[in-house]
Amino acid sequence: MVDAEVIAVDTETTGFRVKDGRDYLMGISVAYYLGNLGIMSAYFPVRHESQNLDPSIIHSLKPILESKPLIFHNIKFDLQSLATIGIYPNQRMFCTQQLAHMVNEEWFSKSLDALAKNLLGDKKTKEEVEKWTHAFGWKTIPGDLMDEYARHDAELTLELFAKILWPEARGQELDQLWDTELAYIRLLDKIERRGIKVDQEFCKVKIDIGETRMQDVCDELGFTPTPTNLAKLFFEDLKLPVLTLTPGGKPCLDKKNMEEYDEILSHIDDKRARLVLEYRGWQKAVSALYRSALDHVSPDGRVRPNFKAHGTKTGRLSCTDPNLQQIPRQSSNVWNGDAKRSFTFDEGFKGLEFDYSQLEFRLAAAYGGVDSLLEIFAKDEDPFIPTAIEVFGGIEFRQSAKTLTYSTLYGAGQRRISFALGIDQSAASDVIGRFRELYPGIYSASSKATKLAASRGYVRYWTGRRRHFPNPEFAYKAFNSIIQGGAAELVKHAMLRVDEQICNEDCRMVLTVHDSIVLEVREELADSIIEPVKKLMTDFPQFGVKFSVDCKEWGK
DNA sequence: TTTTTTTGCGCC
DNA sequence: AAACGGCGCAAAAAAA
Repeated sequence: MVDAEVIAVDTETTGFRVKDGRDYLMGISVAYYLGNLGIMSAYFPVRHESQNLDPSIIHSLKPILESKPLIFHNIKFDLQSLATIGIYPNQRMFCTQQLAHMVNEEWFSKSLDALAKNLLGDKKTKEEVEKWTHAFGWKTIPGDLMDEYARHDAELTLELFAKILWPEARGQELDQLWDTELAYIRLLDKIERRGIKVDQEFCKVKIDIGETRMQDVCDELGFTPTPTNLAKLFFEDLKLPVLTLTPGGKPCLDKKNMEEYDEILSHIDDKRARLVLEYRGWQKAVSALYRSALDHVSPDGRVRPNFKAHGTKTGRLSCTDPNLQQIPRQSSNVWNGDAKRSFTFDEGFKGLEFDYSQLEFRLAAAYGGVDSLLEIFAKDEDPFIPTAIEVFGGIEFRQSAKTLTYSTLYGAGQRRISFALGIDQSAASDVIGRFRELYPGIYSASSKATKLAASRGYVRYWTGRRRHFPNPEFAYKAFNSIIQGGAAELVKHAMLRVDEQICNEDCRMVLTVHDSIVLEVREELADSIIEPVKKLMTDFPQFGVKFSVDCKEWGK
């Protein structure tokens, strides 16, 4: 290993809860090329229930694993598990999972098995190890029986990197993005390990209130409002009209239609549709939020979600276990309007949420070179007013203007816009035409992106990252990708700056949600960091548009 | 009984 | 000419 240029490393653990130590590393496999000896590999079982190597092997491995260039598949997880035995690599490293995503975000699966099968033609099955894990249980399998399986995974990681992914990344000029990408994943690792504190009492109270209310609603309705039961009441007993159909061809009973049914039923003083909406609101909040928060909380009272940097086509983050990117925003809803209070901060700290204003719209204005919009953004005026006046005929149509703007940036056509604005298709077509006349630059930037995506098969973001369109039929999504993905890249750079220049033990990054960053800051420090953070987040002069960031206290 | 698909809904 | 973009989770329904 000492003579190897680069070493592929894979770790085996007792389970997936390594961030809080409830699971831990059982063994390390390595693979590397050694001159004309070809590929070498080994497995070091250290914390199996039996058949371990002498524990001193960890001390021999530590200096090597903390200095040699390493390759992982899903580096964040392996670094977290290596930490459970006191190994903390901090040198140049690579991750085949992230590289696979950069090289082609369209690949269906980024699992090691799938990539090895598709890119290396690997045919090895897991039958052997599955036999042993079935016989012993994963956590109690003797170390020597894991040897072959573990070594194979390290070998695959090495070959994927050396034969396919790194050469391909260089070919696409993505290799120069890698250092930033690694720094970003390491920042996500830090955020995850820190976690965010859960107000468990608050969640429990909400669950109690919600369950009581849901039971009361069921009693009042005389049934549980499942889609089947609801369809029976609406269409068999009450003979209500079917508004729209689900993709499966059944009457659609989603929130929008339920609001409509509530309106119809209100004329005969029937509150049952409203009750169903309240039931669903509570059900969603209790199960996906309050109970989920308690289910995922570590013994120290914090949740440590999984941020995936390879989770989306555009390069945004995704988040699981729990998904902290879908915490309901502040509202007057009794069931979820104060949901942000589920997450709280250490004694003496407070949460500050830094949100970009109209980040994607500003990028669209920049790419489109729309001077009138650039001027409005420079002065931090309301960017939807011109559309409200010029397209809809008055300032009172601001909400419609906003809907039209974002729908268009998202690639909506006249059918979708007529639906969103509640107007017929010819009116929608009219409105779209006037919007194009108002901002021709945005329209031309968009069609340029579409053409490029269709002819060349990909577009590039401002960082050089690529978004591929193997099927020209979907090239219309290209402009949205440039905007959405470009925003994600911008936020990534902002996060790295804030982490490097602001964050420390008294100011910790705990969460990010697409266009916002949440810091847990010592109270007496809070006022002093607000302006520096805003400055770092908005300082991207190369776009020629002014960016704007608001700061508010979490959940307020 | 177990697994997969559908439906519905939270976020930006 | 026309196409809303990107996610994850849970309960219910359908399929195996």
